[in-house]
Amino acid sequence: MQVTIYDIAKMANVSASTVSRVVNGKPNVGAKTRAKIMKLLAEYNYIPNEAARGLVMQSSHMIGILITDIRTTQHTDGIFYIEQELSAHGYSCLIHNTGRDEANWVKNIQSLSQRKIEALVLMGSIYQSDVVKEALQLYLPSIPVIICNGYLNAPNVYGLVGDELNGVTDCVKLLYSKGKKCPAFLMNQSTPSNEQKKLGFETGISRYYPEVPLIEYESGNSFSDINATTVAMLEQHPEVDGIIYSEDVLAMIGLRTLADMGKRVPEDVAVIGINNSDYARISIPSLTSLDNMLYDISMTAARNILALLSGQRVSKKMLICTEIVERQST
Amino acid sequence: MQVTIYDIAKMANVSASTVSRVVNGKPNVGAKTRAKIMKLLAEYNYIPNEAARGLVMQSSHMIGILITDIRTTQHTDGIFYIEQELSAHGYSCLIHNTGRDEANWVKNIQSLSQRKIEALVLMGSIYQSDVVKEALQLYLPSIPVIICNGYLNAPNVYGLVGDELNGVTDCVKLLYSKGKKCPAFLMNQSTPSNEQKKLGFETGISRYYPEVPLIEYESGNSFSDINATTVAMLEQHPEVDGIIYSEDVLAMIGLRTLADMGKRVPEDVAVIGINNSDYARISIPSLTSLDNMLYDISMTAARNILALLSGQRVSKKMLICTEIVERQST
DNA sequence: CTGAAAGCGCTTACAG
DNA sequence: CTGAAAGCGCTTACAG
Repeated sequence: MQVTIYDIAKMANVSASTVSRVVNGKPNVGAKTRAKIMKLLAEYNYIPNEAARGLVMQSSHMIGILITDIRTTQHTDGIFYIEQELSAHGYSCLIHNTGRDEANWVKNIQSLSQRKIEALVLMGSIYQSDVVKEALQLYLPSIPVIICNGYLNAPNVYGLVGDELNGVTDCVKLLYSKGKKCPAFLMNQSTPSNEQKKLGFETGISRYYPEVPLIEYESGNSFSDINATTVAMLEQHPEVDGIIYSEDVLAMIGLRTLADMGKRVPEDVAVIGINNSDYARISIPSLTSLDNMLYDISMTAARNILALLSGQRVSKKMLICTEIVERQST
Repeated sequence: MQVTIYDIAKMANVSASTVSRVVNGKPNVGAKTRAKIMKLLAEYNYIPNEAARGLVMQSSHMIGILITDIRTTQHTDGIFYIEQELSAHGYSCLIHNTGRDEANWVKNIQSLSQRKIEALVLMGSIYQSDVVKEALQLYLPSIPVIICNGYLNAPNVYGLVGDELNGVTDCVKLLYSKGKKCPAFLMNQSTPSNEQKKLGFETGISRYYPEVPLIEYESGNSFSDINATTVAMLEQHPEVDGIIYSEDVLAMIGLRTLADMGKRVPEDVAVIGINNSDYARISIPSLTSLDNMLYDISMTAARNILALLSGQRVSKKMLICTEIVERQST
């Protein structure tokens, strides 16, 4: 079916070795021989088989990316930069949606191991788990692994995390400086990243609102969940006048809910999101958001992979500063 | 470095053939032999090398996905469903961001051809181009290719398109039924899909507003572009009281712009988006949007690939009906 | 400058 | 039930 190096060799009356040399632009081929082979190569649209090449070269030129759900914007941005950078260096990306079920993560790590990926990127703090650590040890013990917004203590794992803890503490401080009396925190599912944010909130409260009790809620990911949780929070704590949501998307749904409840933002209730996504700027009112530097994290991840792949040293763990982008909602 | 079938064979005092049979769960292996090998396999965390396997089996179990920019939500949704469905059947997805430069598309098609992908998915009508057609003919003439929201007349290409033309005509009709006097159309870059929408708009105008001139604008993709174009449109045509944007994201930026201009939506200006994305529901006011059934298209694409891969017949071109979801902005 | 041979890790008839 | 051999498409010392 496909044209191989042998087919070309036969037509050119040379050996496969010679064709291989031409295909790979190696020296030690006579000028006319080379020309003849080049012509044939072009004529038959010869394309080398990467699997065969990878087998002998012991390199797949593929890297794996694991993400729970590719539809989550924040991580998509990261994947974009990583794919961009790596494909420019001849790598292809195998991107797997793993979902939130740990058993499935192991399967995905195995599957990527079968394909002999040369590096692995884990998008999101959620992968900061013992199950992953163990699976990596078993199936990918020797390739570089990078976690975006997380960390795992293993010899071949490199972590890049945004300083969300201090960032959220600063958000509380911002509410304080705006004269708010009672801030609350609402997050979706518990991930290491969200726990950091929560800790940051608690630190902020104890620092700026020592007399105010902790008001913390957790909700699912759906529109209706977030909406309902926001309503419940304000019914149980009508004194709340500032809400920090664990992600911009939640905050935007919160804005929607507040509007439906007739609350003015930021006068009655100030709102802060996290991620500083594109939508923060578009929303009405525009959304004050903690930029957790996912962009920087991804760029750095891409660079680090390339560095590791070429044998250079890279920090095992990097903490990247976050910063608040103020807009209309505070 | 890695454990091979030969290593296991040596330890078990059997041949590689036998190990292979055990690995693949094939019959004709003695019970104790099988048990012994199984034990070894588990003990050494043996994982077969897919490249080697693929080489002899002539199958990579990989499919390729081309997308201009993985950050565009509409297509991310599609990729999610496709990856989901295919990975459940043992396939991995090579996802490449191609950008909007045609020369780069050819490179990506070549690169996927090298990896012997077994099917290709093109996300977006933008790939409905002669350059792609030619590249496919040269480098991937025999594997199934599916275009989401587009079509190409070639033997191995299958198209799935939403009926955006009639959908947009219906949007014009909706504005008419709401008593609007002067609808306008604003799109970002010209793609086959956007041209269909434009045509639909023109059909709608000629049908419901025979006396109103065509007001059509084109803008870039950036926030500021869309904002500026909306402002320009309303300055040049203050009579506009309904705007159909070619995508929800544009419409949301439009809402933002209108709010800044002090226009009430929908009283002064009604707004309609296209895609019926999650954000249409969240935005304030919530956005009326034409659902172009990208979800259905992706689901169908995934199913069709699987069908084609198992040798079944699939329609060359399918048109899927679109429908308007009315919300507050009209 | 060129080719024969071995080998990458695997599978599958074919013998026994 | 088991193994030797050939082959998937390629690369790379090693001879010449």
